[in-house]
Amino acid sequence: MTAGDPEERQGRVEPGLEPGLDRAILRPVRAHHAFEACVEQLAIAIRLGIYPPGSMLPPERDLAAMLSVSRATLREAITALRSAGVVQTRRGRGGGTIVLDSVPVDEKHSGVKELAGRQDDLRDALDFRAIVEPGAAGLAAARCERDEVSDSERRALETALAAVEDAPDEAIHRRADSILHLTIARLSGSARLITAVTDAQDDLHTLLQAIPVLPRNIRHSSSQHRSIVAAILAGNESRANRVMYQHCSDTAALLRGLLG
Amino acid sequence: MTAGDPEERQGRVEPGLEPGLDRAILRPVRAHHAFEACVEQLAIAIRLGIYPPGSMLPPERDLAAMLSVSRATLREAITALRSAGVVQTRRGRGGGTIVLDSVPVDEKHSGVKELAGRQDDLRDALDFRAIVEPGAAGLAAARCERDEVSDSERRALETALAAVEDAPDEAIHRRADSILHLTIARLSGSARLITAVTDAQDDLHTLLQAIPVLPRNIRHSSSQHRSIVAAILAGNESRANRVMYQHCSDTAALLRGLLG
DNA sequence: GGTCAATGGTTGAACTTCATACCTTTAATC
DNA sequence: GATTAAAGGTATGAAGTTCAACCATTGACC
Repeated sequence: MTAGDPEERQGRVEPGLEPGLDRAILRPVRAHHAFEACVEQLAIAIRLGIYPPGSMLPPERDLAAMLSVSRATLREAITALRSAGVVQTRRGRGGGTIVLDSVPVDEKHSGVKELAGRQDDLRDALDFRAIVEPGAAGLAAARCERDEVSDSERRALETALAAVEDAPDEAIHRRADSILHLTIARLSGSARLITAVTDAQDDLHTLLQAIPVLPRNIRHSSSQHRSIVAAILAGNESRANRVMYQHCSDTAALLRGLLG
Repeated sequence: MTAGDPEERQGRVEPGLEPGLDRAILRPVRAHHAFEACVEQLAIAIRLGIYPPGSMLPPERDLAAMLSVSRATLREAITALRSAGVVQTRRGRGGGTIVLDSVPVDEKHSGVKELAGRQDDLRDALDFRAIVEPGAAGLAAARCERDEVSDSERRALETALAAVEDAPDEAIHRRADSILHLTIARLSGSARLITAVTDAQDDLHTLLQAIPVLPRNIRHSSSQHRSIVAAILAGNESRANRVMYQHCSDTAALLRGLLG
């Protein structure tokens, strides 16, 4: 059956025309246990500032539903976060799980050492980001152009931009930056892009933790943010795309040095 | 903590500056049972031509490892495929699971009706594809330019292109087309892009099943394929990107009509 | 023709996850 | 201050998943 295979053996036939494609395409159906995956997602949401220090996670029953796990499993995850010192829990009405202020940075986990085993993966992450984020910005602009963006969405974008500019310290700045990018992804209206940008931002976070961010870089970045938001709100798709690409490229250039 | 919230209540605080962002970002940790997810992945691999009719799946032990599930779970999946008439299994040395020729098209599942509940999702899929596939083509070209592409990879690309042109019927053409796109994704060297393109191709498959493909469209598509492959092999990143974008846009325009 | 090795088939115990129901605590609320 | 509702805490059995052996079949190989 395989095209032009001369030996008519009846047995195994190489998959298709592309031997090995299956190894590239089939992916683990379950990387972790459910509760580990929950820990990971919550940790990401906290790192990216979706649940900033001082805020409360949704009630366990709601969170479990959002993550499509049972409450028992979610509670295992929260227990893990609690014993890692990331959150605290209070019972009773008005209680809940609160995100602690000083997310323990785990000194061991900061710095370049952490990046060791992931160099190729993180290079990939930077490439991927430079594809999906400009795509998201472009789509968002296109939706603005077609007037599919509500006023509240527009305001959310401006608020997110302002939050980045007003950030008083590096940690808050980093979170506000992520939120801005995620808000843009949300404006794109694409669930797939939101997922892709979330993943990209988390990888970016990993990399940025390894270096101190210079004021000069922040200024450069802020000016690009303003251009991007302006292009989106003006409905200028190609410009939004182009400036976001530049923004991602600049960051990537800065970071690629870390990866040898 | 919430920006400008006047009431200093100690209780729940809205997540961050972006209420509702969490609902957009947290995703189900497990959509299906493990064995269902296996069925799905295998079905996709078969649909996309990674395991074409007449070919054999890898031994159960290998497949289980690739999908990171136990053999017991994988066997449940294969049993499901078998009773759906998609594959057949022979025991003993040289035995294994073979993909049957006539993948039963499930008449109920073809046609426009199937698309009913997924219109927004499939529109999203087309948008997403028009972002990631050009990105993959561009990266592949860049890798060629930097001479990071082996001869065997170059040949694989040419073979995949030839297979599309030589396809004797619609079903084979469709599979060869998917393989070509996946081969390009593989040449990009990015695991994330391979995943993204695989997903996009499967969604595309869903849509294309609903309409008959006209010879005119095939010719148009083939000429674009040639341009794309040429641009990649020549290491012309921006051209590869641009032509692939055009290719995706043209297909999308054709299909968007189906989605109201 | 006999042996062997590669393949699918089977079993059962340990662990994880789920679904459900119910308990306890505590702040709102009246 | 009593009531109530909203949260976290606990318990239990069913279902799903894993793991590790072992069995059965059959073509490949000598």
